[in-house]
Amino acid sequence: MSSKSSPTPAAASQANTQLADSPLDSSLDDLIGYALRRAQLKVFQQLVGRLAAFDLRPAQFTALAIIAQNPGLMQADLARALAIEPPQAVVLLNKLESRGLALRVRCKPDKRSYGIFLSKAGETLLKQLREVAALSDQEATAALSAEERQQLIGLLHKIYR
Amino acid sequence: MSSKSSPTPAAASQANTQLADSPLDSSLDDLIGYALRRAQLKVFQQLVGRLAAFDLRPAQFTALAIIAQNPGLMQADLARALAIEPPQAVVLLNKLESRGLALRVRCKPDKRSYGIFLSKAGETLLKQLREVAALSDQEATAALSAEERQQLIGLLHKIYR
DNA sequence: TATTGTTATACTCTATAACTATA
DNA sequence: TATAGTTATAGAGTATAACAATA
Repeated sequence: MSSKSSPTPAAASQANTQLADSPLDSSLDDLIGYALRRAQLKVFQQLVGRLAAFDLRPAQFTALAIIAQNPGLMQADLARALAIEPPQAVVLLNKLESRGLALRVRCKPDKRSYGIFLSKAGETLLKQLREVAALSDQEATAALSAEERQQLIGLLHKIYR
Repeated sequence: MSSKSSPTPAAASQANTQLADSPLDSSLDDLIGYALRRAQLKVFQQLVGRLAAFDLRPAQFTALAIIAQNPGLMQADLARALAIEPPQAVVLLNKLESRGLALRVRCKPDKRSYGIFLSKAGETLLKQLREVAALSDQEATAALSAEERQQLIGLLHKIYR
């Protein structure tokens, strides 16, 4: 860590990283995709850490919220809403159901499909999780003002909706 | 797809999805993390598709850009800049090197480490890739104006830097 | 024959531990 | 002993094909 007499770029980049954390990636600064990925990674990791206390993954939290908003929806609908494939929805739901947070109810008219619902425990937990997620958001975006957060959400929604 | 006489929420959500694409996830609308993830996914997939023509993944493109900006850097530096673990940097570099885009040069003072550089071919390809990435960005964020794109990048940089 | 959910499988991404060769 | 790079491995996440039950 003390190769002070070497004038090579390698040594220089090492020293800079140590001192000023000068970005090695500024040549990618004008790419939205790159900035999006880095920011998403940070916010996501923050949430993963918070949800770990509940032994939940972000996708499971999202699933709970979507089920709450669409009680009785089918697995195929859930998969589409989560942007995952049906087989993934199966294992995700299995976990939620085994933990007593959600349940599958056989459909009357079409016995192939289920209606998916939250249990009372699932609803209660979801309320907590919403607060946790909001707090996680705040922390991960502490550098932004309330106005800027609203601006950001508006811009992001324009992209994917 | 034609269960018209069923008044269950499941059927309703199905129909809505088909007709107005009304979001099943609007209860997550005020979470930055969620919006960030959905937007990132879309922009990322766009880029993945574009880079497929070059048989490259986004991380490989990013690596090329970082190497170009920091010629002679060490693998550990590259790994940190890419936010990946050193073992991942090995396989990534192996691929780039086997394709003649980058090269490892043994360090004079410390024979354990390498200096990493782009080949001439790597530099040439990188120029093309920058254009491809910029175009991919534009397409994926077609709903935004030029001003809004600049706004967005500024906000994202505030989050992760 | 088509569809819902499921199983099995494979491929990628990511993280960790252990090894080598140098220092 | 400590460090740079590497190997091996295991765990998620993701996608596809094939199957069972029902329509």
